Amino acid sequence: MSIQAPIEALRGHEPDVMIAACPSRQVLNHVTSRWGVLVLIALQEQTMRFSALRRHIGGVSERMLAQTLQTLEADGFVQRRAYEVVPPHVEYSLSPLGEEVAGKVSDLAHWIEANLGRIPSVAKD
Amino acid sequence: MSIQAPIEALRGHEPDVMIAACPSRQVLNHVTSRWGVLVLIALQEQTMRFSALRRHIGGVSERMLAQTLQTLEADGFVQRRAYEVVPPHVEYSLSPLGEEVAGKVSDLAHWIEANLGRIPSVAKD
DNA sequence: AATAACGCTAACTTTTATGTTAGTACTTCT
DNA sequence: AGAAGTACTAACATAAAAGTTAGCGTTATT
Repeated sequence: MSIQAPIEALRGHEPDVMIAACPSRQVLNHVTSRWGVLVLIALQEQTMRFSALRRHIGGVSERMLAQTLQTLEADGFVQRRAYEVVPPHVEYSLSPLGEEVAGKVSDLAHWIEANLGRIPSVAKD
Repeated sequence: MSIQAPIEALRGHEPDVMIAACPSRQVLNHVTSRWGVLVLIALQEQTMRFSALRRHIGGVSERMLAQTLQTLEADGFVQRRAYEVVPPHVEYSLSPLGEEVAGKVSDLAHWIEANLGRIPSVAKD
């Protein structure tokens, strides 16, 4: 008997983002999603509560922040720690795995910030 | 007379992706867009023609590939070179600027490929 | 006594992203 | 002669992402 394989196209393949059905594609999408990137960067700077994150990341809605956090938590990048008090107190932080990706993501973001002036579509005269 | 400023919130600020109106946000979105990431990685490997790119990147439609290439070209990351022959021959490559971002982006993608097994949402037992 | 803060979720709407189909004009392959 | 390849674009349709509003129960603040 063979080991169960997810989809035929993946049989015997190493993970490759160029292959549409490869799970790495989905993880990549979570990480590079509009708010995913920013959440990872924010948490890299410091552990934060839900509302602190919301204030830190300009323009996120509560809904999107909650959703993004859940996705990243499911991927094992973000850790959620809730204290059973009232009013609620919940802290979000990066897992060791999360710190690794966050490093890559923030490298990219900081490169863009630092090189904005070299980008034609942005450069004003 | 003062120098023209884009938006009030940006006056006197260094580029910061956490600020919703900062142009770095938009560039970040282009680069981390679903197909933007993959185009940059593909072109990092080699210069390619439109249809070669399309075959290389699993799942892109012609429309999305064309649109993504135009956006990245406007940002100065991708260079388009067309030969006036028939049938048409168009080559896409990375600009020096593009190679820099592509480096960051492929670091991220390759990290994900290499660490897929550590990611709970993917890991099978 | 009314308000804001906390961390959400559900239901609904809008916007954006992405896909589909068809068409272009010419050439090479079958 | 008919089909396929080339690099696209326009128009249209759909799906996915994101936003909006309202509400939960309790507490501290005003």
